[in-house]
Amino acid sequence: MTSKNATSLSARWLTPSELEAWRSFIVVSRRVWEALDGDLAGHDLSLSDYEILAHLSEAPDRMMRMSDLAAQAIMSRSRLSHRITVMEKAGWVKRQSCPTDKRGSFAVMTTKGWNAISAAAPDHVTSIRHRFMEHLTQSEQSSIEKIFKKVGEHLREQEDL
Amino acid sequence: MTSKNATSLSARWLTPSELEAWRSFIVVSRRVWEALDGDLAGHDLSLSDYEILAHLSEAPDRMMRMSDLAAQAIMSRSRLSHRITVMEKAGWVKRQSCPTDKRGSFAVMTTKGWNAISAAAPDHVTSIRHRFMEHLTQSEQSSIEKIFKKVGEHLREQEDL
DNA sequence: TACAAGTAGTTGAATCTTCAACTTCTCGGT
DNA sequence: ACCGAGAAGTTGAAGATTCAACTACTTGTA
Repeated sequence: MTSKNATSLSARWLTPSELEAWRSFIVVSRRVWEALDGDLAGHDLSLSDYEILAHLSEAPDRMMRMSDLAAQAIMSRSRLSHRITVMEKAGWVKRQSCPTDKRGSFAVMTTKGWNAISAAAPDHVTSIRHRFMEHLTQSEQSSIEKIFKKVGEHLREQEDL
Repeated sequence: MTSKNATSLSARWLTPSELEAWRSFIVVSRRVWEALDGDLAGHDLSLSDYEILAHLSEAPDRMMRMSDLAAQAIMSRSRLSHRITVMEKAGWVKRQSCPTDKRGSFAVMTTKGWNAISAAAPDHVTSIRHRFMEHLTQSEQSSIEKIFKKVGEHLREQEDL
């Protein structure tokens, strides 16, 4: 898609420089995701499963309410529920019902789950460095941190277009 | 996962600042993707289908070899092949065999496909602005462009860990 | 306290993606 | 000219994700 005229009544097209910024961002997002996911495959984990376990591992008692976990791991409640079912079969987590809210349930990391993520973590860190961090100067790193934290906050608060 | 000691024999853990940069990057990547995908749903398109069509629309004669298209749209040949089968049923693209390489085939955008992406494009641009661009100052935008172009090049050339 | 509206979580079906196998063809070397 | 390695593309099955519907429960309000 290319626009003949730079502006239109409804939406202003992206300038060449905006388009470059945008494209490079999504290209990198996708490639980084893909690379990290591939790097984790040796540990029988997808990147999003890793993130579920990582959030659980950092939570008090290594347990979290399903909804909170879904929010932190950025996935739908449905998707998390399906993943937890699979991980439960693998023995990495258990479900536990919530005593104070009978609708609720916890995902609880097992020792086996802890072992699984512990085994994967060093390689994963290497992977993050090699695929991403390593290519950033110190100052680029802090730019990224600053910019993305800001954008992230905006995104968290918007739901509709 | 949190490390007790800052360094280990195998892999150096991420510093708090590196971790922040990394996490904010993937959080934003996922939220942006999700938001754009959702914004496109009204046009019966996923973001990755949009990208397939966008690349085709920019190609000479609006046609591309399957492998080139897969590389540009950052997906596996298999996945592209399946998507093209679906889009072909929707009437947006056709397959055409390559005269010079009998193994090869082209994906060719139809008028209907052009109309579909033309209809979606203005909303999509609004979406990109609203979800991402709008939150960046001019100088942040050029930082992103510079940094991600560089990282992208590194990623393109590495295959293994 | 009773009720309507909303929240937490799960489920099954439809759709999408991955993975490995497979066919067909090209290309470089001999 | 032939052979073997590798490239282009597709396929079907297995696994993952989405979507909408559903149950069960909580909360605010009258």
